Amino acid sequence: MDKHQDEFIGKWLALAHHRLFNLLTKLLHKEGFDTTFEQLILLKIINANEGLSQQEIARLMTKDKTSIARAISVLEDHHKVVRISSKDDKRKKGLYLTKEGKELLAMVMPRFIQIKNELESVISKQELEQTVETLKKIIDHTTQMEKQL
Amino acid sequence: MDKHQDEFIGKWLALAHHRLFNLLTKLLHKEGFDTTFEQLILLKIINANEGLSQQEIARLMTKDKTSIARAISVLEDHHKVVRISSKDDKRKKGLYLTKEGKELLAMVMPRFIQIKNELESVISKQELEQTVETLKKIIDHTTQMEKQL
DNA sequence: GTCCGATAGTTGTATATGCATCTAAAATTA
DNA sequence: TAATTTTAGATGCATATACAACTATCGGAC
Repeated sequence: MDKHQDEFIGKWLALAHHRLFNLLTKLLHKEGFDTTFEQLILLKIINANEGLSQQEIARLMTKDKTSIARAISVLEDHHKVVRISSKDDKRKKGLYLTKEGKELLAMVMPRFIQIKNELESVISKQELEQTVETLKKIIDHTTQMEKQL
Repeated sequence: MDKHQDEFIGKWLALAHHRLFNLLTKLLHKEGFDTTFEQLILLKIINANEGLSQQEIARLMTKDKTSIARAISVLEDHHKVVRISSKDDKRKKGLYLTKEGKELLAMVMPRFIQIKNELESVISKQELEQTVETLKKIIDHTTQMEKQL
């Protein structure tokens, strides 16, 4: 059998994603930060775009709006984020970091940057960029194919 | 600000992984196959290693054994897989495909290969191999770092 | 101005993943 | 052999993700 037939990039993608995110969340917890890595991403996005709605975030992240809604509910339970109904459009709820959320983000980001640099130190910048390019191609192509469904 | 500071390969990894697996599962469902892509991976592994235990699969896939146990429960509910207690070691349960599981796998694999080839057609073989190499580096490095926790 | 389609958000259901903890059984050690 | 440690699996809890169906609201067509 052609070995290449059995090698699928998806397998490595999934593995790398899970190992990386799991490690990051473990490191954050171990160091006393009360957040998962996925939550950190959301906090970063909300911080950079105060008042963004859930739907807008879902579109930004190419995810289902229910995923975002439930993640926001968790962050709200943890007092990191608040939902504030928009006056212009009563359907929309703007998202804002609480004081606690802002403090967490401010504390955790420098440490995250360190970890990121350490992780990326085993890979050359050129290699990293090439890989990101390929990942973007996969994202574009799958997104295109999804639209055709 | 240094733009590079804000670019993290994890973001693209997660996105590519989710888009790819979501598309694959949608395609499989659309074409009448009663399986998700994650389940297909498990079926493939079980088929290639009859009698493997849950723990052994967990180690193969670098995942937690509870994840595998629950995925197997789903597959068992769907009558794709059976757990058979080992006589040698009463703790272990060997995993086997049912007739239905084997039939599904036999039907879906040729189609999966087609889809895979179509997806990979936008990426050169050399590029693909380089990306897999980088992903493996990330997997190795994160696995190493996990062990040091 | 009213009706109707589009949009934002929520809830129900299902899958996927991992940590902590528990039980049973095997393996090792004393 | 008896006691301890390790291993396999299951369960409780928590997070992450998505589809379908629902409510409330907005906006455009009429």
